[in-house]
Amino acid sequence: MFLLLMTKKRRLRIASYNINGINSRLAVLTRWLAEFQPDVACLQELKCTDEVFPREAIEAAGYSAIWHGQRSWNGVATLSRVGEPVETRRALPSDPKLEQSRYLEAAVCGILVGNMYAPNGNPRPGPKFDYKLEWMDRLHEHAAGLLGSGVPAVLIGDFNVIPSDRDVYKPERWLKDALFAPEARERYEQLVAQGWTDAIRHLHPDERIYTFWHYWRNSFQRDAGIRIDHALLSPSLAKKLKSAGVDRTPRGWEKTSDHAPIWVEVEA
DNA sequence: ATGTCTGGCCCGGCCAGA
Repeated sequence: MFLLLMTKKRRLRIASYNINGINSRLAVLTRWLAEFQPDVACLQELKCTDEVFPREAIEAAGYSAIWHGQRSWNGVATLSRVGEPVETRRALPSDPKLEQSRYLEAAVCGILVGNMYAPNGNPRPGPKFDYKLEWMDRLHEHAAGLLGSGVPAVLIGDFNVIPSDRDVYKPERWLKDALFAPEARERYEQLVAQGWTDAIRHLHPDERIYTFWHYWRNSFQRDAGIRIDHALLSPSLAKKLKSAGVDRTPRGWEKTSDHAPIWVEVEA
């Protein structure tokens, strides 16, 4: 019995949640942390400056955190209840718009966690779409370096890319959208092809899986969604993948985000 | 085509971004 306990491997639950305004969703966030109990939680779209990040509420929930905010838009934070995240970088190398808070990388429990919020890119064509593609090119370069280093790593967050027809309720409605643009989908495909494992799709190859539903026209009730939040695992971490999915529960709450959290469980 | 939210501006509805 003693031996059994000693050799029992524990699981680490790493989640990602585009919270769409951390201060206006604080009740949703703390409820989700309490109910879902992620060990690591990567948040995107904080929409707050560093000064007004709700550190006390996060700590009261049992998490230590690092964050990179920005006025009005973007913003990423990495929360952990399994040791303080050790920050390794707070932007992609050579991001063409460094003032945008879109990437926060940290070591937690021996895993390198890249928390990302890729540009939306609409309207297409235009400068915002150009920036989306440039940003994805920078991500591609950086991700290749991570794989080359051999470190167990996960790239997790809002990629703002619908990878395939299976990931959208009506593909024909999204043909002109930056999230479903061939140029963006190609880049996502090429990124995965470096050797990353799209954890949720890998474990659920045939399911319709969505992570985002518009607020309007009862999209969530009709399940008219898209899959744009992803978790990519490096080969060494993919070997330890046990389960992965989308937690749709908080999407049904009052005053909630338009995204649902995603999660992976790996053997620690 | 529509639709719904948030934050900013600077105090009451608009605008941009998503």
